[in-house]
Amino acid sequence: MPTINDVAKAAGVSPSTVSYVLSGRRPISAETRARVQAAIAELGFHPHAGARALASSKTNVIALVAPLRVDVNVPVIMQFATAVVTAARSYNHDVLLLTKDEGTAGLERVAHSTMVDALILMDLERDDLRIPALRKLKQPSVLIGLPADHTGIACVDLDFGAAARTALSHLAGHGHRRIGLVGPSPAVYRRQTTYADRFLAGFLEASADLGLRTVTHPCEPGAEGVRSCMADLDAELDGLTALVVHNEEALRPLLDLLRATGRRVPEDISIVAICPRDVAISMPVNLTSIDIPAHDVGTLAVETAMRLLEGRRVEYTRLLEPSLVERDSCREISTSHR
Amino acid sequence: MPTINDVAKAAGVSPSTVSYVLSGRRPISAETRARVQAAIAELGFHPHAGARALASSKTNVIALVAPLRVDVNVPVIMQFATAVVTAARSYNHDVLLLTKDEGTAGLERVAHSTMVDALILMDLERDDLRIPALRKLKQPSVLIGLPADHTGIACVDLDFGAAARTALSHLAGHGHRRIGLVGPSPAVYRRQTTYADRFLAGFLEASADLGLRTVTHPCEPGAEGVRSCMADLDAELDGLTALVVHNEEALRPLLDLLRATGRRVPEDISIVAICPRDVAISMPVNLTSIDIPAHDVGTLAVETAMRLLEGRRVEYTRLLEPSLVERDSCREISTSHR
DNA sequence: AGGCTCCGTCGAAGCGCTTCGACGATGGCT
DNA sequence: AGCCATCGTCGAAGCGCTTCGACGGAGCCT
Repeated sequence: MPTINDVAKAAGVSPSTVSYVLSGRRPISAETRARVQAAIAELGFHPHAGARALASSKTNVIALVAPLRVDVNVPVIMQFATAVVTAARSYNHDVLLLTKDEGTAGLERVAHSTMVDALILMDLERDDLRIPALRKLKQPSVLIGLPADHTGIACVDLDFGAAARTALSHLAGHGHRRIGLVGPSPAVYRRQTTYADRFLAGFLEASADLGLRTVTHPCEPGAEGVRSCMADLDAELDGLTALVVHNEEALRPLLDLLRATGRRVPEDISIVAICPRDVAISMPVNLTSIDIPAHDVGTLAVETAMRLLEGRRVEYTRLLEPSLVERDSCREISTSHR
Repeated sequence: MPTINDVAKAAGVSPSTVSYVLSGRRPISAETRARVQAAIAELGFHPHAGARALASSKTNVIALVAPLRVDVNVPVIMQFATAVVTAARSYNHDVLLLTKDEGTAGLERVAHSTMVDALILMDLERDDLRIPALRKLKQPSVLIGLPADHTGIACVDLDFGAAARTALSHLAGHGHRRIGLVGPSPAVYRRQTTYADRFLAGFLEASADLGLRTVTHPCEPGAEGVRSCMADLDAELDGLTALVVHNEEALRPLLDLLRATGRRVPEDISIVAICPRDVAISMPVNLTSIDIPAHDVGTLAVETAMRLLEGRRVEYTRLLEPSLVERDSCREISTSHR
């Protein structure tokens, strides 16, 4: 492996000049620059990352802390990860992948040993123990999610409260007055993953504002979970004409159940789902849905991190506006139901 | 951030002694060691990764090159990734995540700049362009998959040929003689991802050996793809009593289709699936399946990489034996069909 | 008792890069 | 004509660690 010294000799300049050609931090004449670049190309020189990190205290690596349990939401997590890696590369950074289950120790390890310049975390819980640890690090961090006390830490996410409101307004606009929420599984609420709470709060608020009759229920995974969730919803409020579904896993069994029980979508019952686009269009009925913009969120997280690294100001809480896409699962309510 | 010098002063020893305590490369007396460790703990010392890499030319990082397209097989990819990260951590390594679409350039970048000690790649194609590039690197690499010319590069994967044979033997053992293969999507064959070919070859071979009547067909994604695949299979061989399904996406729509057309599983038609365990048991019928042991494969890939780094000998091609788990989708063929 | 061999520790030399201060050479002022 | 900036380049220091050779002391042998 050639070093910067080899390049310098080949180009007949000093190593520092090569460095300045590479970094552009000082003006270098066009001829010299050309000569240096030729030498770099010819020798196939790549600066040694460790040496660089040591001398400059910059690694050009960011950490991504992902929940690598394999249960739920895998595609969404993957979308986040893809977006983060792609965006990071566009800023000439690489991504070190950590698992959530290393907890606080993992963060501290990579931060203290100066392996990364910044951290991006996903799947934050309401009172996430990692937050205080993050505050102590010299590297900045960006959260995908919105834990309770996030002062001083940048957060990026979909505005789940607004998403709930958007869903309900859409249904209300189509004349629906009795609406059920099929929520995430109880496990999600238990973990206090923040999007669930925020969605529920927005739902209840909008329901009141719009004067709707609504009922909400978490939904266990699997066909049985869906059956009992629907039973509960029906029991607590009869004449449901629409459902908001904030639970990707439940979608397919729910549609199966509705079909089996003779409730047609959207003729008898309308549905708005909160899920990634590709999930919405892979169902037997193309679902009117509010997208979970994993790509945008991931990209924005990286952009925010980069801004932070440049010492620029950032908005510390960025909640992306939800956007509802109409497909085939919502219909103006038939007058008989009004 | 304290440095090794700070620790040395605090413990009243030289920096090299601290280093030897850390690495264990030379004997250090118990008392000295204790004093040094106390100092390390007290100061919260973490060695600087870059400095370490520079001095020792070891990074303790491995690259994982994953296909981050979000279409197919996401859960399996995630399982591989999880296993790799977890295993790497158990060897005190971290994982740098690269996307496949950076191609050769990405590999060369991280290798030449000495960011990683070894590379693990997944989703290899038959004549993968990255193979020759890998051969030129000074770092060793391990492939998850089995491209055509892999001489000198370690490969790890499920033995898909054996998996096909196992599936057919199982069905033959239950009296089935007319069997269809629902293959991966044509896109997978087109990409020449190697597992598809290997499975197909094993299938045809075993079919001949066992004297079976079989027919095979790729299967486009979605309900329509499944419908036309089944139509083709039925047209080319009537009296099918069993299916081997090597296409996770197709499973659900296939089961829907069979139900809709009045073919009961397993009463009228038996099914063996090749898919991860959790997919097999999340279907309306619990499927008899051959697991894709993503966890084992990922772990083995890391172990192999570590062996290579230690300069130990490894088996250059490790194909894991398939194991079939009986569940509810296979049945002894009824005599009327014999 | 003298010579060896270990053992435990130290000092110093790098690893390959960035960055700061310095310096000669230009060129634009007054 | 003389002075001061500015430009382009160089040299050297230093980032924090590992590792090699060296060295005093202890224990063993003969």
